[in-house]
Amino acid sequence: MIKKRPKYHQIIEGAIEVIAQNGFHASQVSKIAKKANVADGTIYLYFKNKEDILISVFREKMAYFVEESAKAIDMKESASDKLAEFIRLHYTLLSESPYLAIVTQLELRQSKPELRYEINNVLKDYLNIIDSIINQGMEEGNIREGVNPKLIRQMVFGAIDETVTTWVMEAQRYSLVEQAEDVHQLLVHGLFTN
Amino acid sequence: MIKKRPKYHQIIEGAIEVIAQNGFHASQVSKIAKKANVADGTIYLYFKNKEDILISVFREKMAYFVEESAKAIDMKESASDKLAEFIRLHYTLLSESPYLAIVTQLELRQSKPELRYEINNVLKDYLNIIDSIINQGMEEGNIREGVNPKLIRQMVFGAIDETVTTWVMEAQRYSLVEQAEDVHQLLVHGLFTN
Amino acid sequence: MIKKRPKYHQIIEGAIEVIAQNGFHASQVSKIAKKANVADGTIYLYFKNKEDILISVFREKMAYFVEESAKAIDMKESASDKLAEFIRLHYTLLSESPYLAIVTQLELRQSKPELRYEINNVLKDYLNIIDSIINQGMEEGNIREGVNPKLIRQMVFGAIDETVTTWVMEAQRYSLVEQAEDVHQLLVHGLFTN
Amino acid sequence: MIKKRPKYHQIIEGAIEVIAQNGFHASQVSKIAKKANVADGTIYLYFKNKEDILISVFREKMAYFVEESAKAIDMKESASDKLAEFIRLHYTLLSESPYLAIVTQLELRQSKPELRYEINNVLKDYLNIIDSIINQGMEEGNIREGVNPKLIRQMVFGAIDETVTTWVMEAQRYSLVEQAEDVHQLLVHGLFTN
DNA sequence: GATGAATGAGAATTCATTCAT
DNA sequence: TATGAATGAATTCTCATTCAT
Repeated sequence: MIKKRPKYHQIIEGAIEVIAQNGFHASQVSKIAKKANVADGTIYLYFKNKEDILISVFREKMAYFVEESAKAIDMKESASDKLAEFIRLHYTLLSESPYLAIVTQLELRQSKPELRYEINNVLKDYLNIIDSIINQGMEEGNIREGVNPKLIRQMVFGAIDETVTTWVMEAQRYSLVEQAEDVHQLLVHGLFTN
Repeated sequence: MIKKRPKYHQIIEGAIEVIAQNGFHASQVSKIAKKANVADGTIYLYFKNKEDILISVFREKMAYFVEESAKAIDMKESASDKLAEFIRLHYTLLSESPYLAIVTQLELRQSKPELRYEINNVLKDYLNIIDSIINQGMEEGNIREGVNPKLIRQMVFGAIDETVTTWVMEAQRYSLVEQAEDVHQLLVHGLFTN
Repeated sequence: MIKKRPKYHQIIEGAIEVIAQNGFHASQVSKIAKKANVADGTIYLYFKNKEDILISVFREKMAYFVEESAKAIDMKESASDKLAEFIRLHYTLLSESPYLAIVTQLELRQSKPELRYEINNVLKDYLNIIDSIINQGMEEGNIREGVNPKLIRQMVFGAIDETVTTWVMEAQRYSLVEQAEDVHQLLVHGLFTN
Repeated sequence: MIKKRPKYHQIIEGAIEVIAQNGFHASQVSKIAKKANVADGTIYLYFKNKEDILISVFREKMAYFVEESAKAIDMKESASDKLAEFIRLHYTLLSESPYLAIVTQLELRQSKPELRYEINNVLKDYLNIIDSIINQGMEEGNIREGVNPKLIRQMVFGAIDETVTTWVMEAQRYSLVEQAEDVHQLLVHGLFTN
């Protein structure tokens, strides 16, 4: 399967590395092409434009995240356990791909409206997983009632996102995965003890 | 006081509006100058370059946030009450300045390393306030023990930041302030009831 | 041979004409590009920057001067004859390229230190030819003894340069080549008869 | 006399130093004003524009050159002695004002046509002195007949100019005045001995 | 499919000059 | 006279994208 459209994947992987190291704006298409060992023009046989590369990186990797997450939480019973597993897996996958982490946490936060729209679109499947966990928790009667589930999802996503961003901004100098349990506890039981 | 350096403040306010409406990259300096009713060159009497405008907006407004927040939480006793007030005030101030909200949540998330460094620098005073609340909570014995306080701060900041960003991305179509109490509850007591 | 890198030569020739007519500072890159029938950006595929065009014009033409001069003086025996031939050829070549004369005598006399350094570098081969004639004259015992050969070279170059500059500043309204013999005589035997 | 219009002379002297050290294009009016201890706007009370400063420097100093030269050659009898004295004085005065030398030999060689016209105008009195020496030499029957006196003048000026320029470009590292006698000999008797 | 030479739109910034004080 | 804050015109160069081969 990786044999198919080999240049496509060469470009994706080249882009991740180049963008992580230089930032999106300083990552000229020709630089990406060189890293991917293709000609500049070849990029445009596989991608609509430069932003499409960025989005495609995100889409490609997000699909993998979603797939893995779905598999992983399927093996857990309770909503709380699923959430714990979800966080742990997210941290694990990003820890294994430091360049990807930089791209998703920093470079993808571009402001161009169309790009933001696309990103949110790609993010949907991922957020759906969080939603499904929350739904299960509500059905099981474990999750606080009377609160907008979307707000809860924002709490979960905000926690994961901010902890990963901090870790990236601090040059990934500590273990993200080791934080997973604490983050889960804080989310589930709150910051305060009484 | 607003009499002092009037052009400086004209430019700051002009920039917020123009950048919120067009995005940073599409906000030509000449566009900002025109909105601020000054000549293009005048911008460079007060700002080092275009990015310096963005940083200065953030610095200027953040200082106000910090000042107001400090005052507000001073009037509350417990750590929990202070946190509630802090969240409420953050939401209130941003609700009153929709353009500013767009700038801080979307446009400021640029990737240029130097800019990120500056932003973090400006953010410090703000994060210190969160830290002080957490410290008080720990001294009062209310906050969960054995967890890195920095991690707790990330949970708080992540929650606030993500909820505001979502609100901005959904065109500020609902009331942010009305969410304050729920966010506070979810943070303090957790998502789960048992 | 002119087939090779045709755009490079198009730009060189276009630049000579545009710069001669407008002066270097008033010769916008886009003007040169238009005259050369290439896109603005194409200039930067062949030249580092605008100044590099100027230097390249000089380097390109100077190489031709050196080549022709070397050939021409090779056909003469005595140092004096070689000097006469050298002066005559210099005048002839510049007379045939009035635009080039303007560029070398006026536009190239820029003040930016880096440019001056480059110009001197390019000039070296040309000055070497003068030096070789002077050396031969010394070996033949014809040239005044006890004088620094470098000073003699400055006399020769100064005479040629000043006569050409005057001719350019007077709009090339008289024949430069017709002066060659007189200049040679004055240099060789001096201004005075006794 | 120097008491009169003190700011005018402050600016002239400030300009010479700033321009010699930075080059004309890198010598912002504000930089000259600062060195001269006047406000930017004050410059325009004494000079029409930035180029007018450059021309005024040249005019001011050239007038002094002409005055001194006239006095000096008046004390010599023969044309040859006068020429020797003229060269010696030129070298001496420039050696005493290294900044001025840089300005006249390098910075003044700007290409803007109007500027060139002005420079030539200022130069006239100076060239007249050379012409008067040549005329005397012709009347005395010492100077080669049948040669255009203007061409002779170009030889003299070219020799002086080129030797000074070389000395400036070599950072004034050797004694210019010591060359005076040799230059005079070479001019008068020619480079060749027979 | 693959190439890479050529294109050309687009904007930040400088700095000589002005003029209200 | 003297000031210096404000003005705004003016241009190089980059780089995403195209298309003839």
